Amino acid sequence: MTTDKKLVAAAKRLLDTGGDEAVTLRAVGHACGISHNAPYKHFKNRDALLAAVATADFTLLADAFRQVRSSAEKPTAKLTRTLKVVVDFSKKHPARYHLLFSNPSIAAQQGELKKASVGAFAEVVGIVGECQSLGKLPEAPSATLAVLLFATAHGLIAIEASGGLHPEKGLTGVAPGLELLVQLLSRKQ
Amino acid sequence: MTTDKKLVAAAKRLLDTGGDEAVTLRAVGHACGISHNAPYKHFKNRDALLAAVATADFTLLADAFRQVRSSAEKPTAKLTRTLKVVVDFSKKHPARYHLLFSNPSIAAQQGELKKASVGAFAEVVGIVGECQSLGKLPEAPSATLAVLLFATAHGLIAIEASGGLHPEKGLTGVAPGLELLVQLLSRKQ
DNA sequence: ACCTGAACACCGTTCAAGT
DNA sequence: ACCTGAACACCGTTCAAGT
Repeated sequence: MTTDKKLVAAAKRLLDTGGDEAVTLRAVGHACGISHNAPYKHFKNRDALLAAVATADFTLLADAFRQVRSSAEKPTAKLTRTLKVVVDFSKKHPARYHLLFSNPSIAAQQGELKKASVGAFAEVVGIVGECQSLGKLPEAPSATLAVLLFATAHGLIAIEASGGLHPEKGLTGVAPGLELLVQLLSRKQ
Repeated sequence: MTTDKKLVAAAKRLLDTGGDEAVTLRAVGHACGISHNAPYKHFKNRDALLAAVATADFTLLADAFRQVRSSAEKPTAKLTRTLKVVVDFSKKHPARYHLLFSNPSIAAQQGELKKASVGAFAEVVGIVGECQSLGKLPEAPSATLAVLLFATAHGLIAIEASGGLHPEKGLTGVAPGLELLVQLLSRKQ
């Protein structure tokens, strides 16, 4: 494995075990058996390394979405599974998920990162389109509807992570919330 | 003004002008004319100061929501205005908004912060309930529906801040997205 | 009680120097 | 080309000392 990849892998591991603040270039370098400033030979700075992690994770999600999309399931089941992929990722890798949609420094990045995120999103749009073809989702531009669904998923995940979801508020989790949304949207006119 | 309030005000100002990273205890202290470690006499640490900012901003939002709720407008207009309050705040104070729903360190806080956020949310629930009474929103627990609407707003805001909203994707902004959602939800069965 | 200055243990980042 | 060690300019946080 090339040093670039090793650094990204080490950063992922540190994010998973200790969160954003655990990813110091010193720790990343040390985890790869190189000095604390050798990472600068591979990435411009800390943000560039984190952006590389985000790019890799967007590609990971895109692959998972693609797999769901090409399965033999019903479109509505595919949609549910697609959203579940996102929710599961956010629970398994909270710090890495946070990097994808809630990190201002990363958001500023262009290029590869943007391309990877657009690629992942395109898969979701495709699945939403399938649902619409069967009349399971209302008529609206697929991309618009996909953004809406995805935004709701992200919002629920963020609110839950902020400790804002309580049973007494009438919402017990992210998945039930998304189920309700899809159900309300799929009502026949 | 007491020193506590002065520190919070200074932190707000720094967040607005330079973002999260500009809020060093040294800068906050200096802005208040005290030494770099005097803030520790008023707040346990940096996170506690930021949590105080978040608490104050939740209270600010709650007041704005209350004002909208007690206005003479139609419930649907109140809902639109409530969501607009959130969107406007996120645009005017991005770093402070990020603190409210996207900061893991702040999310861990309990006590005053949680109370303030619950208070703000209660207003939204009330307005959603009014809309439901008039049949403008589907029948579901008001709190559940309120969370759903709020989550979508937050998700759209976060995705836009991450640079993920493009006209070619079929979604030009946060407000239009929310309009579409409300419209789809309010369709008659 | 409240503040100050010095100090410690970290960082990100740069730079000159090594192979 | 790629790496290293030293160094700089920051931080958050702690502590002893002042009033």
